[in-house]
Amino acid sequence: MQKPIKPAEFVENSLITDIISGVYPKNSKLPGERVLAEKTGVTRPTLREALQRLSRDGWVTINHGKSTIVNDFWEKGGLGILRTLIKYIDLMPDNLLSSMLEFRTILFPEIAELAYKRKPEAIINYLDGFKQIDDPEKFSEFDWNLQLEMARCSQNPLFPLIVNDFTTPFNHLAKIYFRYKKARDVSSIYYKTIRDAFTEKDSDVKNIVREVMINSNLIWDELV
Amino acid sequence: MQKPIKPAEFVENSLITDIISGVYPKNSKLPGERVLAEKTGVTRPTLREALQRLSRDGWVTINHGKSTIVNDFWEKGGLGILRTLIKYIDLMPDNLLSSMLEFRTILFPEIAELAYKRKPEAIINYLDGFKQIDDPEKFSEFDWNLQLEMARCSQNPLFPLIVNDFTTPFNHLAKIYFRYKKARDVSSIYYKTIRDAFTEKDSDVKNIVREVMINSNLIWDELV
DNA sequence: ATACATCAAGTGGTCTTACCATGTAAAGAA
DNA sequence: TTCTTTACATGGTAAGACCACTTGATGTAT
Repeated sequence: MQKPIKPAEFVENSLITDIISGVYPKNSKLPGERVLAEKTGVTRPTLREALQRLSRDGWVTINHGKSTIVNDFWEKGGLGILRTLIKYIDLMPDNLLSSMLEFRTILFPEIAELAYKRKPEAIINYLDGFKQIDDPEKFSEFDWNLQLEMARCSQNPLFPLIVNDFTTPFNHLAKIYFRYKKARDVSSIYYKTIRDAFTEKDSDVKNIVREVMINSNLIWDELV
Repeated sequence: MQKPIKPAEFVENSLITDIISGVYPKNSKLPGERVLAEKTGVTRPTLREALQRLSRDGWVTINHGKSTIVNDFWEKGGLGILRTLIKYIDLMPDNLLSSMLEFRTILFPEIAELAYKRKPEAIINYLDGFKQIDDPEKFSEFDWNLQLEMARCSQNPLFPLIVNDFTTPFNHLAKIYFRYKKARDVSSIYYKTIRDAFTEKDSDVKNIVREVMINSNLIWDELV
C-alpha cells in the first residue's frame, strides 16, 4: 500500500532533484523562501524544515539575511549525502559505483584487520550463525551486518559512523548484487574463509578481505 | 563582539548537551514537542527545525505519531556527527582523539597514493606554493587544504566527502597541534619530502605519508 | 474469556498569519 | 567622493489552529 507522499518529503525530493539536474546550479542562489514555497506548493515553514535538513547534509548553505546558496555537494557535502545520492543514481556520474567499490576495497580490509586484532571472538560468533540463505534480501542483511559488526569490533568508534553512512547506499546495491547466485556463493565461501582466519594466529586478514572485495568488484563488472 | 545566541542554536546545543550527558538517555523517548519547547524556552516551530537537523545527523529518530527517540549516536550516527561531537570533546570518551588519529593514519596514506597515481601535478603545484608560515591558524589551513586537495586528486568522489566531514574536527585539533613549533617544523619537512616523492616514479607515497602520520601521533602524545 | 471495534489522548505534521533580525543596494546628505 | 539613511529583500521566530498517525483503554459481540 503506497502511502501518500507528505509535503515535507515531496519538497525535499523536489529540491534535490532540481539541484542535481541543474535547475538550481551549484554555487547559485536559491529563490527566497517565500517564492520557493509558492513554486513548490508547500508552505514556508514546511519548506524551511526541508531546507534545514538539506543544509545539514551539505546541499545548501543558509545565512541569515542572504539568499540560500546551493552547494557543489561533491565539494561541500559529507559522507551522509550518499544516502540521498543513491536514490538518484541514474543522474549520478558513471563512476559513482566504481568509486564506492574502490572505497570499500580500501577501507574494509583495514576494518577487518582491526577487528581481528581487537575482538575476533565476536566476529567468529557472528559467522557461526551463518546459514545458507537464498533470499537476496536476507543475504544482503547478513552481509551488511557482518560489516557493521566488524566496524564495531575495530574498537575505533569512527568506523561504525562511516559504515552507518554507507548502510543505505550499500543496502541498495547489495539487493541487486545478491540476486545473482554466483555472488551469494562467493560470499558464502568467504564467510567460511574469514571465519577460519579469525580463529588462527597470524592470519593475513587484510589481504583475504581485500581479495574478496576485488573479486566482488569483478562480479559487479559482470552485472552492469 | 559576541553575537547573541539565537533560539535555534541555543535549543540545538541544549538538546545535544542533554543527550550526551544522559538527561535524555540513549534509546529513550524525548518529551513531546510541546513539552520540550516549553522546557527549552523556544517555540515549537523553532524546536522542530532543530529536531529536523538533529535527526539528519543521526541524533534522534522522528516518526509521525510516536515519541521522538534518542539514538545511540555512536550506533546510529554518521561521520558528520563528528563536527558536533568535537565541540563536546570534554564529554567524549578518552579514546576519541586517538581514534581520530588512528583513522587518519589508515586513510590518508591511501588517499595520497591515489592522488600520486592519478593527478600528481596538482599536488606538486600546491606544495610549490608552500612558504614557511609561523601563524598556527594559517599553517593549519595550509595543511588541511593539502588533505583536501589530495582527496580531490584521488579522483574518487567519496574521499572529499569524508575529508569534508573531518574538516571541522581536524581544524579544531590542528589549531592546538600547530601551536607547537616542533609540529610545524616536522610538517614543513614533510611537505618537501612528499613534494619530491610526487615528482618521482615509483615513490612509496603510501608509506611516507603513513610514517608522517605515525610521527605526528607521537607529537600528539607529547601534547596531551 | 477472548477478539474486535471504537474512542480519546498523546504524538508529530502542516498551515496561516504576523512580526523580528540581518544583509545589501540605492538614494540622500555632507 | 564618502558617509549615512532608507527601503526592500532575505532568513528567523512566534502564536495559534487544525490535520494525521499511534497507542492504550473501553465497550461490544461471540
